Amino acid sequence: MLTGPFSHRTNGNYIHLDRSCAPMRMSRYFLPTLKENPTDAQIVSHRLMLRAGMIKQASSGIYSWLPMGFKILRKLENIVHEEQQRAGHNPILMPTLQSADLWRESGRYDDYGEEMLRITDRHGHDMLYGPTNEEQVTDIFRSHVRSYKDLPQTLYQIQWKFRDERRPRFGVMRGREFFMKDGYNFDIDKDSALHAYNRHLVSYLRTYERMGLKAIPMRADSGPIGGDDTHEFLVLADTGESEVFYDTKILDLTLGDREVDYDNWDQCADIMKEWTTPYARTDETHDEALFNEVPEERRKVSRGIEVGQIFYFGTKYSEAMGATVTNAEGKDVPVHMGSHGIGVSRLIGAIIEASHDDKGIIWPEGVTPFGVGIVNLKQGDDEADTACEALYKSAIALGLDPIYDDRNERAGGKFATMDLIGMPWRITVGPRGLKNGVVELTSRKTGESEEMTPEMALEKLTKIYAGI
RNA sequence: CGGGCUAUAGCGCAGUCUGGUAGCGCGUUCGUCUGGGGGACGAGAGGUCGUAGGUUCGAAUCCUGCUAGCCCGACCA
Repeated sequence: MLTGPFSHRTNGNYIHLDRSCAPMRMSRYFLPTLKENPTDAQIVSHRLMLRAGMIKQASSGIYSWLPMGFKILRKLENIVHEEQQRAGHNPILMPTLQSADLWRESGRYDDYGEEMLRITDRHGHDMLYGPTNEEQVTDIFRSHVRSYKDLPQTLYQIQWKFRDERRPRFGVMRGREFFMKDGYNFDIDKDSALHAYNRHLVSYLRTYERMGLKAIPMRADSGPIGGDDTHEFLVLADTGESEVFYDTKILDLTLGDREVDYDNWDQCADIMKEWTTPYARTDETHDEALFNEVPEERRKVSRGIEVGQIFYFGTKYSEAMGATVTNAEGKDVPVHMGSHGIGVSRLIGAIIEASHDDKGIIWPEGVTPFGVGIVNLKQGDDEADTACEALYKSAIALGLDPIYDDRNERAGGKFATMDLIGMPWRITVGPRGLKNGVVELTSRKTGESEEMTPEMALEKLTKIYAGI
């Protein structure tokens, strides 16, 4: 029952990955916050992740995830799982270490270059730490699927990847080891594969929206494949690595609560059209003449963080690796494929870049590690302690996933910590209010406080989270 | 991979130019006072100065090699 405020979203296929999601007393929580900015961290999300005790750098571009960082990572992972499964995609888990032989089949073992971390095992076999998984998933597919009747099919995983970047930077935004959802569709022909492409676009829009992010699909560089068959999802932020050009009209679009039938080709195509009609491109594909057709007051140039990408690449891997099915005419044909990625660990950085102030992080309610922070202003005072304990227990029972600051700290320190770690809501309990039977409910975003009874505060929070 | 920079206490820094046995702030421990936005006072713990070698009576400081990390650029979820 206590799976957190978002359990109502779960469907039959929901995978429980939320063992790290548990309410917590601050006195027992491993939350090593820092008052000062570490020098190595240059951008705000990296600084705040270190200051909020979410991560610890292990080596360049490689991080350990401490309890709160880990909890958010799991939360994002859950959202991605839920939305993928809602779209009818199958979760799998492939190993991080792959055999070089598969990559020799596709020809990418030699093409990939220095970014691929190559390892030799004790038998002298060439292995690699996977930077992506087209070969591995194609091998799984070809081993088991023979008939067009088993199509369409989409397999995805959320797994660690490694790319030996020349220059890791910006904390988890551009690490060498990163946590990523990668999905692969297998279809009988191009039309069906393009529906898979549209279906992914819709599921991604929904995923980002749940995370409180405005991620804009932008036509991206399709490389050697050509055509319109790849889009990147960009979150606008000054610290973004890509320059982006867009029609501000696209910012008004939301998917909202509309019912989506992921098997409905027309509906997915319509949504795809809705989001890709307003001009939105990265510098890779930017077309100045086309951009100038947008009314001047709606033309905007800024920077963005890439948090996902979808591709259609046809039969590139299926032909190279012999992934064929028998079609209705009894003929063996290579399957049409696409791949789709969401940078889960990078998303945490992107969310912070998009949502913070000078006091710290401001978590959107959809991803916050805890639903509410309870601050006891006078630890050790019988009345305050009793009220806080009761509030904490009620909040747990309501699935609000609270964090209770029961440390023997001064009020200022407790407030500063709650602000730094980004609790979207705070309930402040002190002797002054308790005399009148009230506590204070404060919004992190607006800073506005309201006095009310503890019951009313919990009721209000329950309503807020029910709408997420 | 080209260019720049850094390495001294858990974190942020000073000391290096001009060699003489290591200091400040935050944090941390103990005590007292305090108690609605990182409080005050007092007492303490904590560093063989990234690493290996060299010069010297003596090296955090001068010289050489190595390692690690950060920033700008080119490349990428």
